[in-house]
Amino acid sequence: MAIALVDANNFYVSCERVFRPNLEGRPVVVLSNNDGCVVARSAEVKAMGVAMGTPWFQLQKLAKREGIIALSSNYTLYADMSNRMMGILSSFSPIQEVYSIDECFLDLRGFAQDQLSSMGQAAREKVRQWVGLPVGVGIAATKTLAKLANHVAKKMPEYAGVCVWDDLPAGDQQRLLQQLPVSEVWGVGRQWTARLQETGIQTVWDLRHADPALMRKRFSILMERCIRELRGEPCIAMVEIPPPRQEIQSSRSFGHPITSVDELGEAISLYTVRAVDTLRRQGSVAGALRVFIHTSLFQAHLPQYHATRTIALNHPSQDTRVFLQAGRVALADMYRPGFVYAKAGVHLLEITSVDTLQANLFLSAEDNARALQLMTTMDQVNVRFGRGTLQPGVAGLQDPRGWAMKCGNKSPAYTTRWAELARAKLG
DNA sequence: TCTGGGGTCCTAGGACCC
DNA sequence: TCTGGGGTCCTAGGACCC
Repeated sequence: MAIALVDANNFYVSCERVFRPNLEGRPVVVLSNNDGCVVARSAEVKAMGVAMGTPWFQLQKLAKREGIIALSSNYTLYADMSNRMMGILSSFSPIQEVYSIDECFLDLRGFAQDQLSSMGQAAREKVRQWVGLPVGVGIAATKTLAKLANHVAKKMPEYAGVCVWDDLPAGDQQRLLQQLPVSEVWGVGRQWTARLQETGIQTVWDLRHADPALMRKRFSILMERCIRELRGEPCIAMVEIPPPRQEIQSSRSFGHPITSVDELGEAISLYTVRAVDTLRRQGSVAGALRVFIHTSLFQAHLPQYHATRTIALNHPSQDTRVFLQAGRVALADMYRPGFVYAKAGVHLLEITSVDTLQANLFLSAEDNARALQLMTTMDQVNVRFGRGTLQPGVAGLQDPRGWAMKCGNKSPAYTTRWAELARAKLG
């Protein structure tokens, strides 16, 4: 039994560097929406001690002094690069789980132990040559150990990007586990780290030797699973085909704070359109819409207001108009004047497959058919001419909208838009 | 001045029922 | 006066992930 975890180094930064090789060797960060926080850091930036999630405005001085280059995030580009990388990696195993935009698990059962290391090297080189991305490979008996091995492969130069856990002598394994802080374990976050430390569990080694039953009582079944996985007992299965989403969200912080109900309504309508779009693309219907609006937590001197409303539909639907109406009801109910709003969003809940949808008793068959026809036509136009070409007018017609996000340093969609391909400067 | 977005899973606790 | 216990379902909140 062996599982590989392959993931890209500084994925977003590496994607940008593929098309702008002059960024190689220079300190680069990629920023979140609204150019708010740092979401990817090149090795040079990590070495300066810049933490993930640092607000960009706090880095101005350092950036100027050190010449840090900041780029707005370009998710279209990253998604396309990710697809290419995943396609290549899928050739190394019949069973692949794409776990996130920049990492996947490969099931390597059936391969001899002495082949694993060279397979890892081969995967690494192929991705590097074919899409230009640097990746690290960790191979072990469980997903949790593969994650740790991957960490070792990346952090310790002597492993050269590939670490096969079971090839290591027991003494080396023990030494590594005793060196690694427990916070490195997949599934152990900040809260758990603090609680573990209180009970004297500091390193991965300590956690591995904790009593699973007792730890389950103190934390939850997830902690027990964690410990067992660290001992080499697989508890987390491979998921080849991602199940349909149980919840679909769309939310954004505003580029500029807004106060009027009209602007909030536009924003909520746009998020609703996007979310229901995603819903239809996965062939689902949703039974409820949740809408939230809130002021900025970081503006403590201003009056704060957080509100959420959940609207249950009479029948599960995938008709954008139904959700837009529900959104209007929700907003009218919770909007309060006099606040400066910083963020809004919607969630689609109670999602089920469209196949399970029972005939709507309160709409005629013709009405149902017409609604479906309308949505299908809108989707087709948007696929052909680009997202947002055709959409309900309530989502705002100005472009860019006053409240839309800031993204001052976005790179072109090199790989997915002909018009922007021309601007790519190779070399 | 300026602090992201989209997910999943688990547990506790309340409501309700028998 | 004495005031059970177990099951299910739902939701909110908290933890985690990238």
